[in-house]
Amino acid sequence: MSTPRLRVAPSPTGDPHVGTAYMSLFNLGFARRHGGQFVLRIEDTDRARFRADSEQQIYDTLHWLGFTWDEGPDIGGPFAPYRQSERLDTYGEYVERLLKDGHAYHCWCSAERLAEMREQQRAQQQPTGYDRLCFGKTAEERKAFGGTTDTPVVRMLIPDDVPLTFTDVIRGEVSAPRPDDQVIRKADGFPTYHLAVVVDDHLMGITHVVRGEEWISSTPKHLLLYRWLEMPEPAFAHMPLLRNVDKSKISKRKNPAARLTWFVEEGYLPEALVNFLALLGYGQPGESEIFTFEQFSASFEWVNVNTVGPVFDLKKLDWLNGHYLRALGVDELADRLVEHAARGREVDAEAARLLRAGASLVQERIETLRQGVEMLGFLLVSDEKFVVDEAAAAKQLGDEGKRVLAVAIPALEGIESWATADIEHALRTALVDGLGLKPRNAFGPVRVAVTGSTVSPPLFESLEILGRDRSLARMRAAQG
RNA sequence: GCCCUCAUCGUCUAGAGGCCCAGGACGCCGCCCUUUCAAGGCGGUAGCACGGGUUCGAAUCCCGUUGGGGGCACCA
Repeated sequence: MSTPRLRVAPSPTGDPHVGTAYMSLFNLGFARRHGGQFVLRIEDTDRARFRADSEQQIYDTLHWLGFTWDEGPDIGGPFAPYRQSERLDTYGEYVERLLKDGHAYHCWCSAERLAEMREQQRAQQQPTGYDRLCFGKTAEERKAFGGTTDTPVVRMLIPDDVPLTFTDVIRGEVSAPRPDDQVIRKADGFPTYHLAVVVDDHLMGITHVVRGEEWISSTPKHLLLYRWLEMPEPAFAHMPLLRNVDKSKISKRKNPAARLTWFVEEGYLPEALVNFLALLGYGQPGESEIFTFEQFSASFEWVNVNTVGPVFDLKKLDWLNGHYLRALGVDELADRLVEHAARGREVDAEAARLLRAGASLVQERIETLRQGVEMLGFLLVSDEKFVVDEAAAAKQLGDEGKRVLAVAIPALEGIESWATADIEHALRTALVDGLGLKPRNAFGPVRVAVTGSTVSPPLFESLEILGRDRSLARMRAAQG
């Protein structure tokens, strides 16, 4: 095999989609395995849905995942430009050629007429598709029939012998539905996806077209264009579609995880997401379900990709993320916690110090960085704003709890060095030995008074980090 | 409605005719450990959609049914 060239071609129409990451992973996995190139192309031919800030978000999220591309709009390359809106002249040539060769024709039908036509077809339970009213007519001739607009689009003239089957490197022989006369140039002069993708993939030397299963039914249109334009066909790989829990195609409406930025916001680690995505629709490269991109890439084969669309199960991602979090060195975890806490808000030096000090305490208790920051929230909250959770107070700070605190406070006031071991010794001596309490009953009130919750990181370490003054102040306040 | 496509535990998957009265992981349940919560250890629950073939033998091959999904835009 000559060196493969693959691409991912997202549209800048909003928050980057998790599907883009999924496609990138498999494209990249294959490209890297065979020493090929990975190209990023921006498919911005839809002016109506275009969002100016989206392109940068695509770069940011893909970089966050650790993905790099060899050519793209941001870094250039031998086949620039890599933004379709900058390639309009290129597409124009091909449209003219198709028109001249009789493979395409102008169509003046208005949106209203097309909608009416489809409605009728459905009412008659006929397959929907363009009825070729404009074919073979001049603008004048066509206008006599009504339902027209001034600026025509260009449609492909689908012949009877349109090839409907092709070989997919994942699925084998696949057949697809017969297409109707597809629009290839819109009234605004922009090409549609079908024309642009074929022209660009060819011009950019793409050898493997990897895309979602939803494109299977469009492939015959593309095959026809390759034939008409005398371009060699690339290999096709139609990936299974990621699903919502109800099995429908993953969508931002039904699934927060459809937005790539959501994972950053929630505090997932990119290495966990990559691992998880690779597991979906593929399986594991070796003995373990835990593996790196390199391990994935090293043994990657298209035939190992499943044809069934996997449900995007956040529970498993949570577990994986927890695993990766635990595998981090404490300093690394501390860095990431601070970084996450700093997203969108100010984290001063003292808060960062406290977070770093608490990192090891939460490491095996959290599944996301967000949870880590939340669990250490009792350290970060100012003493004025600190409040004890109501349910926790009701449970642990009743008369019995206050009695415990009344003994605990002086015991802690008396210790010389405010260190974990001394704190534990003082509390055990006073409460467990002194009052004869079971540990859970002895430390519960202290925990709630100091952390505000019945669930917290280990108590004695937490007290040490919080500091003598703040800890005792909270205990006194809870005692009332 | 039409066309295409898919079908192993709740979820992700292993399984390419005998190694499978189906293995692993997550989840869930129980026990142990334990200052809460976790983590960790041990154990458990649960599946080849259905019906016909083919074959000495089928989760694995064929056909049908059912069910799911995708497409049928001047969106990608």
